[in-house]
Amino acid sequence: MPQASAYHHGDLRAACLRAARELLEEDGSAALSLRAVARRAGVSPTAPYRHYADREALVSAVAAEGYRELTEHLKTAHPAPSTPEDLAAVATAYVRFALEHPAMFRAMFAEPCDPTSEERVAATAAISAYVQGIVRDAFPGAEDTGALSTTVWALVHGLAFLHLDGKLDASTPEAVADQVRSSVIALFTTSPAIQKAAALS
Amino acid sequence: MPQASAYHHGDLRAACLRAARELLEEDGSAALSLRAVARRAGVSPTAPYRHYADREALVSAVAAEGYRELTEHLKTAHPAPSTPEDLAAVATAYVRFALEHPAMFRAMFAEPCDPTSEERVAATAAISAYVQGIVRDAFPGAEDTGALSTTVWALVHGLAFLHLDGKLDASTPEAVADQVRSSVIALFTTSPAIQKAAALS
DNA sequence: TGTACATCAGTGAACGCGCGTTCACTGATGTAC
DNA sequence: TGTACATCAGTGAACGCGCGTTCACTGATGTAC
Repeated sequence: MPQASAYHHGDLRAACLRAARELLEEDGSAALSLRAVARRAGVSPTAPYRHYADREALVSAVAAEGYRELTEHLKTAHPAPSTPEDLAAVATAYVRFALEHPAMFRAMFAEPCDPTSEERVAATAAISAYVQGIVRDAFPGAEDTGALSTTVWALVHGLAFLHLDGKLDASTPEAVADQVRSSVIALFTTSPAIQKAAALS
Repeated sequence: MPQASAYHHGDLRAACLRAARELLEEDGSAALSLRAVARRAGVSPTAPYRHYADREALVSAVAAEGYRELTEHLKTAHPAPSTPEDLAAVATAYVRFALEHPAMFRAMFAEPCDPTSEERVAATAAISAYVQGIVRDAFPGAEDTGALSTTVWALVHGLAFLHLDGKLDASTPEAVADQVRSSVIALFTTSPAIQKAAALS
């Protein structure tokens, strides 16, 4: 537990997190070095070792913070989604978060972090539970809420990464939002043409 | 065009690609260094510069090869998918490819590669067209095949990354296959409970 | 209240590492006469 | 057929870089008497 009192640096633990965040926002690359973080925090290269066992511990802490922020961002998009349209709004917020904070998003997912980090595990569990809660609220009658919310998460996560990696048109926020919305809606309202085709098969 | 005749090394261009592939298979990490590739190919650190302008060019070439292999892998899973079940089989093959070749998959997507690399652009266009072809064949009546195939791709891609990053249960191939199958099926056959809920809203 | 001491956050020099890239070079192959 | 030369694939030393991590240290703060 870091104490906020002014002692030497004050609260280097938090300062390191802040510095790391800033570097991620600026670089666009998910590569995060301990030395760069220390430099940015205005401290010697070895000072962070007082607060983080090694580089991976720092990255894990940053990623955990990212998860919390993402959850916050989603909740802001729609506090209590209850229709497919509401869900689409939350989904769009997810993808927007990825596009607005690409390096952070990559650090959260692509970086090989310590999988046993409690903070990290708790953070991803929270986001998973959050998605599940939405799906349950939006579709109280659905049988297998677990599988369905995984489907939703995967769809949105895939859209995020494909946009991020330049595989889909991410030229304007509108183009992105349209694609996300129509994908999510497709998940819940099967088009007549598809139903016809499915019936024939 | 590399010529296969035996000249000095013979065909260092291809040998570099092979070495890079081997390193990706062994490491599990997507980090690929020119020096390591040269070492593996049994050649001096600077020899690859005869065939690749820089590191990025090599990585792009490797990624392009990965795309071709992925497409091949999908075609093998089902030559002419025409039902949701067929499509699910192809989707499962996609995710399996990611899990069996994690480093390659990451290099293909997460690595910041030269976006103007012709080889790369052509390769991703091919895979995109392939998915679109499947969706069109499976659902000839669907109006917006483009948007729908993007949805399919994103769903499958998201499942691949979430499994890869340990966010979903990937303990057994069966668990993965079940999740993929039920997600894809959900895309095309909305459950009664959800329809009821949607009707109420 | 004042002093001696323990604690511990941050320092700075140093280590060994692998990296991408440059440069002038060597030496095997192909080719023109 | 034989020789001189052009081509060009691969060499090896060297560059400067930033990295993670170690270690013995310094010096500010808190605390016990």
